[in-house]
Parts: sequence; structure tokens; C-alpha cells
Amino acid sequence: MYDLFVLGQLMDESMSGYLMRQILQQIVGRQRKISFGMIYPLFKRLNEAGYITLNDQVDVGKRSKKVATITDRGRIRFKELMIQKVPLNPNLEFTYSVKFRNFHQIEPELRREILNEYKNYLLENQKSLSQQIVDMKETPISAPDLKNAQWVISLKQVQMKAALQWVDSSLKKFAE
Amino acid sequence: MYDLFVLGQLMDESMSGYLMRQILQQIVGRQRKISFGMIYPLFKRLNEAGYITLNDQVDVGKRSKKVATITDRGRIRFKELMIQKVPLNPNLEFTYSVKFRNFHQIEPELRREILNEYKNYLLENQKSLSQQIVDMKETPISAPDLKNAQWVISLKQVQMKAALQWVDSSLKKFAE
DNA sequence: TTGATTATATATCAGACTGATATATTGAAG
DNA sequence: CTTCAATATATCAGTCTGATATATAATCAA
Repeated sequence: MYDLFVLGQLMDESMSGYLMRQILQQIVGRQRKISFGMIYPLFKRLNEAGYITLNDQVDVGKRSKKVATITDRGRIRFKELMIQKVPLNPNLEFTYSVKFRNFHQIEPELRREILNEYKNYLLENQKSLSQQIVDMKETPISAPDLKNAQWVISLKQVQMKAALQWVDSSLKKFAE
Repeated sequence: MYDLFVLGQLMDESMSGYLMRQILQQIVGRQRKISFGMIYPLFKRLNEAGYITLNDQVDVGKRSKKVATITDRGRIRFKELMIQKVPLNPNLEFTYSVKFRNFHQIEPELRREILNEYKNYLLENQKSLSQQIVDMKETPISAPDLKNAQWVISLKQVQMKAALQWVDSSLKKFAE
């Protein structure tokens, strides 16, 4: 899940798992606790796959640390993950935001593609939310239940709309 | 994670794990695959806690199924979870939406409390996003990197704003 | 100077969720 | 009468979450 984030972060700067966790935690905010039990096994996996190297760095007067550095294969992997379509999974929003964060690493053409892909996802979601309301009216549920369900959907709808406006204004800027 | 959803769903109607999964899948949409490997252990847990009973139901000409029915203790648990403050975890948004869906089961006073709690969460997030931008300007990162990071934050900001408007208009309706 | 606290750094664990697959029964379509 | 879809449950590997444990070094107060 955090593969692309970690590789993107290492593109310009090597760092320890401790610092990687700290930066990631700052980005995701209070809602998710970024855990060492995730970072270190992830580093291990990326290392075994040949995407990063792990080197013991001993600074005088400091405890030693394992510094992760991206390899050439890792840079290719980063590009692959940037090109790859974002899979429909619970981390989709996070994955898009990581891609956006790394826009300065890729060509303008690819940027527009990613933005359009995100736009399509939002449009599909809008369609699916409208459909949900239609479906609910057909299935027999009680009136207050139905009202609440529609109301909850309307929250998602306004958020989708806000995101769409953001994408459209971003696409305009990128066209300039 | 899905405890409140399941109990809320059983408040008016008993059902099998198969149907529960189907309804939940429809609600969460394409982004998350609701798994049997989650539903059945969850039913087992709720059963062992005394919140639901599981009864074999054999309809003629159909294969038998285990139907979950909420108990009195389960109804108390449902109320407890509705009153309980929503914890800061990755499922926060989902938990609020489940609470909203079950508004017809609770008193108007509690509805307003939940909406205000959600509003506070959104306001705190807005503050934290503004702070992130300030912090970024202080730490030395490259210009394009900074620009992208700010741009990503602006997406979250417009979505927070849309949600806040939704909450405020909802609070007005509930005050009528 | 010593003692306590905080920051850096890594490891490990139980519990839970995801996505997938396996298996069995019944109904419907052709 | 056979294939396909729908209903129904079980199980599994891999991964993430939240928490705790451990160790070293720096800082700051008494």
C-alpha cells in the first residue's frame, strides 16, 4: 500500500525507517497511526525485491541506523507504479494523493492522464451514487430509513462534486 | 469495525450473513470488497458477546441458513456505540455515515450531538491542514515538491469545506 | 554531576480486514 | 438434463493497525 509513497520519498533523499514513518505520519494526519510494524517489514520487502538498499550508517556520537536508498530498479518500479492504473481498493484516495505529490517527477503528459483517470473515477462514483438512490426507491424499506440513506448519500455527492471542481480547475492549469 | 453497522441493520430485521454482506457491499460501493472472511467471524464474535443469536432456519426447498437476530443486550450495545465518540481511526468517515444512517433509531438530542461532533472533527482537520502548509514552508524542501504538496492539501480543503456546508445545512434542518 | 525526560531507532505481537478461493445446494434457462 | 447463476458458508495468506518493548543518545533540571 505504501510502496509508491516510500519510493517517491526516496527519489530525492535517502532516509531511515524512523524518519520515513515520521514524514508519512505528518501527511496522513491524526486519522491513521503509521506503525513501525508496517514500515520495517515494508523496507525489508522493498530491499528483497531490489528496489532499495539498506546500509548501516554510523555517525559519531549517534546510534547507528539503517538508511534506505533507492536503486535503479527502484526508480523503474516507481515509474511503473506511477503509470499503473490506481486499483479500486480502500486506499484509492491515498494512492491518488501520493501520485499528485510526485507530479514533479513525471512528464506533463502523464500528469494529465492521471488527473483524467481520477476524474473518471469521480464521475463513475457520481453515477453509482445516483443509481443507489434509484435502487433504494425500488426496494421496500421504511420511510425514515430511506430518508436517512438518501441524506447520507448526499454528503458523498457534495464531496464528489467538490473534488470534480478541483480536478477541472487543475486540468485547466496544466493545459496552460 | 462493522459492529455498529451490523447491529443497526438487525434492529428492524433479522438476516443471514450472506444477505448482510450483500447489503453492506452495496453501501460501501466498488472501492471495498466486503468479504465473507470478515462477516462470518464478526457474526461469531457478536454471538459470543451475547449481542446476537444465530438460528438455523430451514425453509422447504431451500438450503438452510444461519439467521442472526439482535438480542436485548445487542440493542443496548447498539445504543452504546451510537453514543460513544467516534474514535480517530481510518474508518472514521464510514462510522459517521453508519451513525447518520441510523438516525431514525435515536432521539433528536443525540442526533444533534453526533452532527456537532462530526463538525468539530472537520474543523479540527481544517486547522491541521492550514498548519501543515505553514510547517512545510518552514522545512527546507524543493520548490516543485512544495507546490505539489500544497496543491494536494487544497483538494482535502475543498472536500472539508463541502462536508462542513452539508453539516451546517443538516443542523439547520434538525433545528426546525 | 546525576537523574529524569525526551528524541532517535528498531523489533515484535495480537487482532482484524482484504481479496481470493473452495465447496455445497437450489433455481432458472435453454 | 445440463449448464449457469444465485444462495450460503468456510478458510487462507498477506497485510495493516495499534500497542508495547527495548536500546542509545541528547537535553535539561536540581
